[in-house]
Amino acid sequence: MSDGNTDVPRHIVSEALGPGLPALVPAGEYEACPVTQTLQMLGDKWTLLVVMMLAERPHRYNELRRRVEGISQRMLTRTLRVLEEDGIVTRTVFPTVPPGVEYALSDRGRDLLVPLAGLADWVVRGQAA
Amino acid sequence: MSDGNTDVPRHIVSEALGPGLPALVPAGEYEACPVTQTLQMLGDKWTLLVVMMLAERPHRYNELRRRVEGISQRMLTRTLRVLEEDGIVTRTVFPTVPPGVEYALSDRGRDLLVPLAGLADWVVRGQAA
DNA sequence: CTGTATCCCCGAAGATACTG
DNA sequence: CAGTATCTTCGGGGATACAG
Repeated sequence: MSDGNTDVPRHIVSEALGPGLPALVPAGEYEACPVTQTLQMLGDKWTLLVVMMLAERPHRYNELRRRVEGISQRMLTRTLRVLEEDGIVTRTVFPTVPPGVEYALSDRGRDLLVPLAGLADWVVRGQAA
Repeated sequence: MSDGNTDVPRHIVSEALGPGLPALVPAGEYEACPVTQTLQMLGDKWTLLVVMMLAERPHRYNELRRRVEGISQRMLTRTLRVLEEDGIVTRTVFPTVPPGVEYALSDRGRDLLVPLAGLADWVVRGQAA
């Protein structure tokens, strides 16, 4: 980010694990950090639940809506859109009447399950202690 | 959570990876999910940055404050308190005049760096694509 | 130096009505 | 069925003053 001499985008985690954080971390560096952004998205009220449901099997829109008690249309749509933009879920429209839309985990979405399980392990180990 | 027949607390990730999510996920199950809570905390505006700074070396309170451009006292204190309550950082008071307080990563905090690096890897691989 | 207490603002999330 | 549009509400986060 502040270097500009690599083609791989830097972020707080890699800077800290690698060359070290700058003496003064500029405002905006952490907001632009893609890892923080990912954490934020996954920490959204509904995101993780939706991801894990799609990890089981693909779901239709209203199927998700019925299964997740209390979610509003607006929030389900928004959650799915963000996940789609991030390449974690795919959206497939079946041109039937009435139209059906199926949401499923992409390859990248399934890859996410691995580090997620690692984090979940850490959480569980902490609860035991 | 909904079982009650194990002593290890269930959460969305383990339910999905294991026996499967219920047909109707009750409102409150995801809010109580410790993995979501962890993701939420790590996704806070300043948390990850503070964690990675303490991963480099212990810091004094004002040292963190000066190094993180734009953070308010309120937010730095709040961030550190939450991390301390979660057992991720330790707080050591030196009874000097004026008093000095050192924040450092606990063993559990250092353990967190591993799954965090895994997630960061996933993020970076996604950016390359 | 290391905080706490208070007030304020703005954007995320919810409720509801409507549409292709 | 699968959304969008609009309004409202709520809490995270910032600014500032004060304290041990």
